Amino acid sequence: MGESSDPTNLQELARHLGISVTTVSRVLSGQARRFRISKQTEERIQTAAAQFGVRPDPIGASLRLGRTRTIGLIVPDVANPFFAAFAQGIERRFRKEGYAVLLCDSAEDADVEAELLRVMLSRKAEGLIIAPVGQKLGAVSALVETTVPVVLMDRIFPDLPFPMVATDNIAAAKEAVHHLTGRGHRRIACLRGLEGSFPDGERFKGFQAALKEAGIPLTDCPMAGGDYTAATAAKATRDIFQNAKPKNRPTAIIPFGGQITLGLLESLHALNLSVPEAVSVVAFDEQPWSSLVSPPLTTVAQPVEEMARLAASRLLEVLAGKVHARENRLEVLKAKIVSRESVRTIS
Amino acid sequence: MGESSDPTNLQELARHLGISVTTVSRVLSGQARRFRISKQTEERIQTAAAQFGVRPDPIGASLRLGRTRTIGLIVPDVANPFFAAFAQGIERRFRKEGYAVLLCDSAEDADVEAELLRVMLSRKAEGLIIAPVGQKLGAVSALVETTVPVVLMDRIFPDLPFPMVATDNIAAAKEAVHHLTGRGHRRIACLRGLEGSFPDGERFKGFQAALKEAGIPLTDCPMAGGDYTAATAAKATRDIFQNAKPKNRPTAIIPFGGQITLGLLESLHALNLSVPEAVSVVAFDEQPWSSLVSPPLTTVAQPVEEMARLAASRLLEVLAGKVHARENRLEVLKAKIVSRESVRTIS
DNA sequence: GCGGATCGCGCAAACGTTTGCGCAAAGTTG
DNA sequence: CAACTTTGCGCAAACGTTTGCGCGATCCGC
Repeated sequence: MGESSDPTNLQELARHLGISVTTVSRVLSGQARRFRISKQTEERIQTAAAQFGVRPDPIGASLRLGRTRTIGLIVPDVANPFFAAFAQGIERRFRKEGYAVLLCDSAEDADVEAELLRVMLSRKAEGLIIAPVGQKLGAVSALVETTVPVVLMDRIFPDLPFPMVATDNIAAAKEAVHHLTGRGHRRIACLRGLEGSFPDGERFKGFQAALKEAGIPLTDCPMAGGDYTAATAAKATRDIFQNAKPKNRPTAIIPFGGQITLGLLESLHALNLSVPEAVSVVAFDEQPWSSLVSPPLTTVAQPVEEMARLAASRLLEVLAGKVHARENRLEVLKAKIVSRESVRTIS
Repeated sequence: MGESSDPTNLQELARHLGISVTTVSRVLSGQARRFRISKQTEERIQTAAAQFGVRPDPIGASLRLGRTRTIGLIVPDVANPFFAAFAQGIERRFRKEGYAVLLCDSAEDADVEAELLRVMLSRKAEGLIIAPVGQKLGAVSALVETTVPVVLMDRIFPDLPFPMVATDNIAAAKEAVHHLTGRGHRRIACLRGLEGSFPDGERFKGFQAALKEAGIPLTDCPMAGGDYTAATAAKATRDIFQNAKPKNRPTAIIPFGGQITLGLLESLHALNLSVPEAVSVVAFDEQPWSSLVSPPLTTVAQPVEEMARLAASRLLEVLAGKVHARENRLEVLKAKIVSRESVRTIS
């Protein structure tokens, strides 16, 4: 009756076997060889541990080691398929490496984001992968003064000393415009994303540059919007098409995001403007439904899976001590146009 | 030079102030009144803590208290908008309560799920919200022998002693069928979900029952599928429509899930069958794009936000000790049909 | 001015792990 | 067989928090 129920942790297991916790710990952490534990003892411990399902308690280990084997993932909107897919990729990769992922949704709110960062830090996340809220560099820049490894994605701030992964948004927007000008369009509108956010800024730069190259005056190309929501986009669409005289109306439009595209299509439908007859569309962000709306949408597809892989790899490299955590290192990926039926050729 | 840099934890803060850790701990955990700490002392500690940004280290607290203020969320596919929206709701609610959420994606794989559960348990998650892989009750049933609070959602197992929240899938499917029979349809196909999973079984029951009530022989109503993927659904769609002679062809079809709907529409498009002229559709699961495909889809909308709220509430109740963790308590929510343009009336 | 209640706070143990140091037994060398 | 090395393992401290118990000081009633 001395010992009652099954051992649940290293201490009890040790007592159960009449061995010290020290030895048990060493064996279970795979250090048996290094500390010259005998084959027999190792065996005995391993089998007993397996039998009772005993693993070292991560909390005790964390306290001692200062390592939590946890990373934080902060995105502005998990319900957005782009970020959902990204999250899926991140989680998958880090689980393989023995890490758990704390998921947080900043809901595009800078204050929430700031609080989230505090929480992650106090919970001692070993690394952070962040798609920041965007705009004015806010809470993230405060991270510079900490030592926690950080990787930024999508809504990056190019000057911060972090590894970052993003799409080449300038090139992507240029391609979108070229796709349209190549098919005879001269009046091309755009539906912008969150003002001040990196992707929006870059896409707009590319948009303007491509128009200039094509010799199209910017004044012929209305732009509206201001964030990544469907509601704003719907309103912006009405602003663009409702007031313009038919002959001044853009013949094509480029929405700068998935939700924006949703709002655009909704308004277009309400205004009885058909795609691509009345207006052509090249939409940013490939979505599960892109090929199913009618007409199927021509999109600018960001390589989400690769972004996830890359972001994960960068963070893992830092965690492994291979590279310094505060290196300004921007990784740029190419988007590609997937051509469907939402663009008509103007003769 | 005795003290060097800023205090970072309760101990250092205590030393800094010349007060015991005990008192600091009590003040910072809001227990000042209960332990009769003087106003002044409390004030002093609070301001110093605020100044240096000192919070109790959750790891130390976890070790001592056995509470991690962390819950685990396991879904079969975060990239699925239904689960993404659910995850968002869960995270939002639990963050408010001071909990963090460990997100896991079982990828519809029972082995992954089992490992995930082990991980969650060893990490001492205080509660688990699970949308199980489905089919044969697998790893989840093993949880019965633990004491960790568990809430099941969507893919539930009605006999397990857990709180569960799900849609009334039988009624939902019946309504879908009625919607069609009411508009003259007599040959109604269905595209089934994961074999053996609760939602699929219930929806199928409802499907059959409604047909029976309407006096329609089951033999007139083809069914195919076997999981929740678009690929399987696409193939099943071809099986149904390609082989059938036109007059035997179903005039309507009910896909049992979001991805399934994707596959269906894809195949229908490939087969040159237009909706709703050639075939009417009532699709399970409202999606962001449901109103944008053309024609806009009539869907069976599950109340995701409410499911998230409810699941969170149930878990929080258990965590608060208000209700027992092993109570078989199935909460059933009504789905509702949102009627759009994918159903035509047959005269 | 004395016994008892109340006030304000600290001591020390406990949670479960990892690890630097050390120590006895066994093996090796000369 | 003495001195020295290797083998195999344990002691105890440390990580940062919370909490039962206790202790001196102040206050109250009489």
